[in-house]
Amino acid sequence: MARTPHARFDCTAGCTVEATLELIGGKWKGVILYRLLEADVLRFNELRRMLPRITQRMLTNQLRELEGAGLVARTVYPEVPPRVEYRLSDYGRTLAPVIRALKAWGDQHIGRTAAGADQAA
Amino acid sequence: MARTPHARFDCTAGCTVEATLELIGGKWKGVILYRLLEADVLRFNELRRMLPRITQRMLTNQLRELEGAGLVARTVYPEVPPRVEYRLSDYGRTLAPVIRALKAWGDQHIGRTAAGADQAA
DNA sequence: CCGAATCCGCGCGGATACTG
DNA sequence: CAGTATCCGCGCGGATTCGG
Repeated sequence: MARTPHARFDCTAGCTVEATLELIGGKWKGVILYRLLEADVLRFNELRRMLPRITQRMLTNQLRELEGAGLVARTVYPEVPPRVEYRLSDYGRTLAPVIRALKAWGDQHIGRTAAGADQAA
Repeated sequence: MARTPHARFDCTAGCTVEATLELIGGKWKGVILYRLLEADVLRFNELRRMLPRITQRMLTNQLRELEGAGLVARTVYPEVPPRVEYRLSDYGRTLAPVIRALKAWGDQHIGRTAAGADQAA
């Protein structure tokens, strides 16, 4: 339910740029989407370890929003200990070109820092 | 554009996605960049009229940040009344693929909204 | 016409503690 | 392991006023 997961935009030309940014512009959403795009499926703590700076609260929060937007699918396995897997939905996968564009630009223009963070695009 | 005016990121893989988002993820930066990309050159109030919801303060602010990042060039004409033009720098133009990817996705998946932004993949 | 300065509410997001 | 709950600082960003 909760159709129209996205904020309702009174879109004039170019506003969809903003609308898209609103979806993936959360503080951690970009990386999360990127990681899920690369890894296909990840557990909560796997994701957490990949984002050393993120807090549990934020990870949950961002994942919930992505889920609410229909971009991420959450699968709970009724086991002990609990096991929850996250992956991109089909809808989420349509973002691939966007994420890759973001990544490509960043690698080229910002990524020159540190010790070259994996250029394996 | 040899310099890297951006914050130094301790980038691990995929972090450049976040870094890029940090540059264009400001509340209005996406639209501003898009508009400048389309129009080539725009005066302050032209830009303002295109973004009916934006406040003067925010427009100035976002433009200053974009300028500080080296993405936007600001030209002041010493006239009366004042005249200031904004355009993308060469560096800013390299963002074109990113902006277009954002726009394309938004048009395809959000632009049709009104009632149903459903994934319907 | 193009800003700078000020005031201020609000919510993002961090830290910490608790739970099934 | 995978969350939820609570507290709270801080800065984003809106509204308004003043200036060159």
